[in-house]
Amino acid sequence: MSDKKPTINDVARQAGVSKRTVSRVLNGSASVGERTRILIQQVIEKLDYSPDKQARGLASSRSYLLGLIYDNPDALYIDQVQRGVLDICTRRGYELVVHPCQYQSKNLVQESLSFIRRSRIDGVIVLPPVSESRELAAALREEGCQYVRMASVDLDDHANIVVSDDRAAVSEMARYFVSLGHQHIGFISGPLNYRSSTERLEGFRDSLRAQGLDLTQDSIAEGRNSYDSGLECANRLLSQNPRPTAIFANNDEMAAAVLRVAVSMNIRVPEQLSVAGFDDNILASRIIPSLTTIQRPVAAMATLAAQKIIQAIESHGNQVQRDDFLVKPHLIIRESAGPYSDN
Amino acid sequence: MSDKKPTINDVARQAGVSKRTVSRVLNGSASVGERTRILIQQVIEKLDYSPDKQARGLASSRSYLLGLIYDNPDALYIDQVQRGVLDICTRRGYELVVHPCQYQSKNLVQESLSFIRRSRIDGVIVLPPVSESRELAAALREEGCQYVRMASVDLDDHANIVVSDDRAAVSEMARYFVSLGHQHIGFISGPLNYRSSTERLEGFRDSLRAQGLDLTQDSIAEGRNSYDSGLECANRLLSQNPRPTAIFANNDEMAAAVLRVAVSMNIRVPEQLSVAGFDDNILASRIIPSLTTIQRPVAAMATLAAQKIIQAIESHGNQVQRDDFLVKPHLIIRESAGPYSDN
DNA sequence: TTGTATGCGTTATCAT
DNA sequence: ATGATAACGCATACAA
Repeated sequence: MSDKKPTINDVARQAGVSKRTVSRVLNGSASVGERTRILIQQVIEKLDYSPDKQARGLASSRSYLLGLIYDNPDALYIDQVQRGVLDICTRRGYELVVHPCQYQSKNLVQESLSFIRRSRIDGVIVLPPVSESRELAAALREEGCQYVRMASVDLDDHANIVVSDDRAAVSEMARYFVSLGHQHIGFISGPLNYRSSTERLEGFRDSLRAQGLDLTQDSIAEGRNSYDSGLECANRLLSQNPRPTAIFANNDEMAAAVLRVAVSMNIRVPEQLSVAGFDDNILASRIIPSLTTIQRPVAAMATLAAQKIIQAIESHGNQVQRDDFLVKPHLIIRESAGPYSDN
Repeated sequence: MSDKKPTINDVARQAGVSKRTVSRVLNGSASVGERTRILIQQVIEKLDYSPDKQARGLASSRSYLLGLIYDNPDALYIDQVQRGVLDICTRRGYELVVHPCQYQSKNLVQESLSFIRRSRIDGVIVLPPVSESRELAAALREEGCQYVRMASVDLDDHANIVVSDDRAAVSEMARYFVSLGHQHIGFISGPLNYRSSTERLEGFRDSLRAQGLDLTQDSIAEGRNSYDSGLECANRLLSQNPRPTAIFANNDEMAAAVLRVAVSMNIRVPEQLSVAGFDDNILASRIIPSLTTIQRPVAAMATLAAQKIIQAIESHGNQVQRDDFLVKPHLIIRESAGPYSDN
């Protein structure tokens, strides 16, 4: 059963041509006779031949490996990205190598370069918040490694980034809150040294202002995107008098923390307090009350990123598609937000 | 800046030896003079040389790539496994290539082999429920590809498997339920064609029986491990009269569904109904009431699997460690279960 | 203990 | 349009 894996030589021999010609059809060279091309393809099919990536890479100094660099602990997000990327790259002949890292580490750049070099990774997709690192992007460029960043802000050449329009999304949320009648709104932000955090904070604030409402400094609590930090922030916000009638959190984890604190303080949601999050992770639809939130088209972003990076790798410096880089998240309305109605 | 990456030849030249000798120290051969070894290592360090995986693999027909095959949609689980595996394999010079698949697909085996062949994957770690596939394991063995299965049942040579003792864990849960005073207990199982499901069902039932209680056929509902199926099962179980005072679900997703149904039926948890799940996924600690559940030491299982597979790859057929293959999950007590106390 | 020569499966440089 | 042949960077029989 263990027929050795067929090589390009086997194909060449059975087709009665030289391996160079087989190589030509493999790489889609134009200068191959129509009938020989067909013949060779038949032999390839018959032998179930596929070129060896190692040898191919050794000769062409490529690996057919894509890397995924990330730190963000939201597992659902990562899983969706992986599947989205694989959906594209498998059919284009690439594999995906994962590389969790630590955004805050001082060795981030060095560590990432080491990862890329030791396997000759052809290109990497970088997830937030690591994607916000200016240094890493610069190092990648210098290394000659193709990359695509996924982010919430437009901070690179459009060939190298896929961004979700978080500003528009939180703006929609702000309008929704106001439409429900809320005037005193609390905001739990992410770490303010993350661009994604400031972008959402500003977007939300600007939208409120446009509707004649103010997001005062008192109504803003800076979290760390973790559940625990969400508890702290919620406690602070809900201890105020008067307290906000609605709270928007930078992610679902922290929104879930708000729900928890509300329960402990005997505040009914959504009657006495509206809550909303960001991400639409698994928590959002399962928790009780279910969470009104914002959903990014993660899989779409991932496939787009994969397409971009493969295109960049294979176009080898020629012009690439730059228009298609922006996706729009949308509001998911569930149970945790509603009009204030304290009967 | 772009000094070309140094090769084994560069090292050999600067050290004034042949590449064969350099190769020897790279692979830890014993027969190398002490001073030459040291000299060579110094040169390697100085040049920041590391052997090229592609070339190395081409010559030795290995890839230094590990594969991760899975279908299970619990993202948290997958993420934990990835990090656990990487923790080991990166430092041993391997990379991890991910491969989501469809357990139910008729092409599972063929598809997996294709994955392995096209990148010459050295070994794969297979996650449940795919790990239960007898056919896949057989195909892997025949292909000569090393593998380690992660499972809930001991269904392979101990060199090829890491199992969590789910039976012991659910047994502990059953005892806990009984200790709380429950007599009428419901059970929402996973698909009964999964060994993990039957194992947990039997373990739970046996433990109840040992305590003089019966798990009647009426008290068992077969779910599909999904939230929606959990809703259906919970509805059925809770519509019975008298209804169970406690329900154990095969995973947290379905347990969360029970909580949802309880709310809709105005049943208070845990006062009127105790609920428990399995997995301790992110949901479990965030949902209100938080979920009593069972936690598997996933990261530990993953590192163990990684160690086993690398050992198998590098021992090339020699004896390998077989003792260490079993891990013990443990009970996590939270809010969703307690004594019945309908005041 | 060390070195020489060959092969791994491709791509790429030349011819023809 | 097609074909010899040399890289690519390393491991490994086989010598010495």
